[in-house]
Amino acid sequence: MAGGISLKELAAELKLAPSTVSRALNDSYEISDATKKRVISMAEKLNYHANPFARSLRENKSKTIAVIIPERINNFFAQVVDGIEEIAQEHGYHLLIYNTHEDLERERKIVNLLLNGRADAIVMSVTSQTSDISHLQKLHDRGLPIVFFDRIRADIPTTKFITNDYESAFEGTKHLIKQGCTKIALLTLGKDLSISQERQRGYSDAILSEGMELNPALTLYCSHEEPHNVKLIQELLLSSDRPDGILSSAEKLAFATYQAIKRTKLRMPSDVKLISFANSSIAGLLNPSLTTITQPALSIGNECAKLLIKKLTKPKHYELLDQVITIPSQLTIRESTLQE
Amino acid sequence: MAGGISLKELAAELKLAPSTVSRALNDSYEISDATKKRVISMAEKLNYHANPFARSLRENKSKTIAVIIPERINNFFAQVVDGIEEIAQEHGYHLLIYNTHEDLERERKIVNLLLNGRADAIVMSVTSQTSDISHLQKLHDRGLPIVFFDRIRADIPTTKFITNDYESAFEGTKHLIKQGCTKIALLTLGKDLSISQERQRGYSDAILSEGMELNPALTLYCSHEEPHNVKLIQELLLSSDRPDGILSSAEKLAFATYQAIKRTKLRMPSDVKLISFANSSIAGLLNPSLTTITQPALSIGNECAKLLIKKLTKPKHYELLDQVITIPSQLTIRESTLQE
DNA sequence: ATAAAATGCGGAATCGATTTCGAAAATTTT
DNA sequence: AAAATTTTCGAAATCGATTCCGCATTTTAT
Repeated sequence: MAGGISLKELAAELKLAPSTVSRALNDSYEISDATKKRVISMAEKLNYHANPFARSLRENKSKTIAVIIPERINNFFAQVVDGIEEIAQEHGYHLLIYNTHEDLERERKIVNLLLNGRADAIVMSVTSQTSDISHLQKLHDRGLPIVFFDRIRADIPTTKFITNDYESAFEGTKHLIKQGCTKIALLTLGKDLSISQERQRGYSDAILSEGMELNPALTLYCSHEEPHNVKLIQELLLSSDRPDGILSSAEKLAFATYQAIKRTKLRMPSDVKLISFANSSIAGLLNPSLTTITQPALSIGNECAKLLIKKLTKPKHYELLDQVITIPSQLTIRESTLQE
Repeated sequence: MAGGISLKELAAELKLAPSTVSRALNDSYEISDATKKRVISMAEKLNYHANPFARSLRENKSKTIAVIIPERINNFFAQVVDGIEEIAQEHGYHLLIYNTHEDLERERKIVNLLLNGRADAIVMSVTSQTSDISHLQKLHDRGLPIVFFDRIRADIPTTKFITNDYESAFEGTKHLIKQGCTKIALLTLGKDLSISQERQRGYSDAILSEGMELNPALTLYCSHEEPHNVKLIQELLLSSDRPDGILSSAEKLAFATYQAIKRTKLRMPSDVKLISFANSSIAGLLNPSLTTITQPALSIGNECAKLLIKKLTKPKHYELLDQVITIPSQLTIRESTLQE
């Protein structure tokens, strides 16, 4: 607005045509080295910066990737975004970031906002409420490259990045069993969520594979409100179905469990053992320290960005195939599942 | 790219001039209700979406605010961004978010990227290394509205939002003294940082006001590497200057302190009491639970965005005055400073 | 030395939406 | 019924950078 001269003004100053200046700045072979140097030095002197919107309009691309996440105050999502940004920055891409706050209505609005081409591509993880996907379908139909991660939707034919939710839950549950647990509870979020289903399947299969019984009362469908979850977990811990092991499928549910346990007279890990999907570095600081399944958040972000940028820069050579790419999580055993 | 028709095509379909269609869609008084309805319904039918770059080019504004933070995996900054986004969304603004990773060189690059007008305004918190500010000066000179929060630079004449760092540190230190501490350490980050200086001043004044002595060995300048900080704190705890109270000016330094204490034979709070600036909800979960000074992150974000949007929409009526606006933090006493 | 090709640059159209200027058409006023 | 408005809309310029097309001038080939 205030500062900033245009290409035309720069050209006038140099007594050259705008087309020549443009080519010089873009290092075109049609321009002699002498004038290139002259143009570049004058551009620096006058502090010229190309208007990104004129360029976007002309080239029909914005050098911008939109990222849609359901929560910002969440180590996993924050790390994924860091991973995306790392690659994006290397390639001169900017990041528009949107938080849906786990609200489907907000997700719809944001997605509709992106229908106009403001971003060249989208990386997203859906809300735990997302059942109807017409808004996502519309995005995909429009030809906008989109990849999903973690919370994916199988019904949109594109590439998705996840961790090995099934195996991790399976392994985590097995670990609890090996530590002597016989009544294992599962804390989960939305039923419609891809990852919830996978983790639940892993949990169930592990229990069945050991010849143990599945007790539906031991699966807790939690919400996004901390106090409510704490109460729910507390009730479970005081019920006749009291579990001696808990597999939590989200970091915040593990925190709620610490709270709930604190309110009962139970001791961790002697009375109840806990393992959780988690990405926070404080897992080791909790008392007892928390056994975790850590998702490869940074890598997931990296891969999402790499794939999209390939697709954007060489659209002929790369397709967003309808496939799910899995990057394994890591199990870190700490005190919360220690056998005493 | 693929989908999407232009205004001209929409106009042709309607057998109207592009100008008319534009006005109809923008609800101009010059267009009859009848044609407005006709245009709008056809626009919906054909799924028309205005090209944001054409509009930005013409109107010389992007409806975008850039946010620059030094860390993404940090509850304080994440909350501030949530606060900014809340207001921005209400007004149809988009957020370009950049993480400098506490790296001055990266900060410079990002700031230079914004020199071309891609964003209408900037909200930022500088890195702990930022001493030279010529890059920020350039931004400001260019007339780009910019506000700082938390980590501010007094030498750029614009509005800054902070919390009452001096008073909070003063009060926090007083609290430790009241709990019986006689040798209080301060954990701090960059020396050049505005907030560090304020907090240090509050810490010092509190100690002096009680007639106690300041011991320079009790001020620890920490880095951004967790292991290094843990080692540093551990050494302090084992030295002859062993403190019985610690004021930490960042959440992660508090976590490092928990680690360090765990490695010594010391007990918290009996041997050492700890109070920290922190915004994470897990403070209450730690063992012992952590006494915190919580910054009003969401409000800070809200206010930054409100002010900028006022400035952007009514530039004549609002100026970004060279002033510092303070929003108070809140002290929450927990077990880590309990007297036994 | 003349034809052919390559080099270096300018003119003008283009991307898509907004807006100024102006002109019909419809309405109201006298 | 003629004049003055008001309503409603169209033509064309504009924002700034890119690029197709064209035209000199210089270099290379024959």
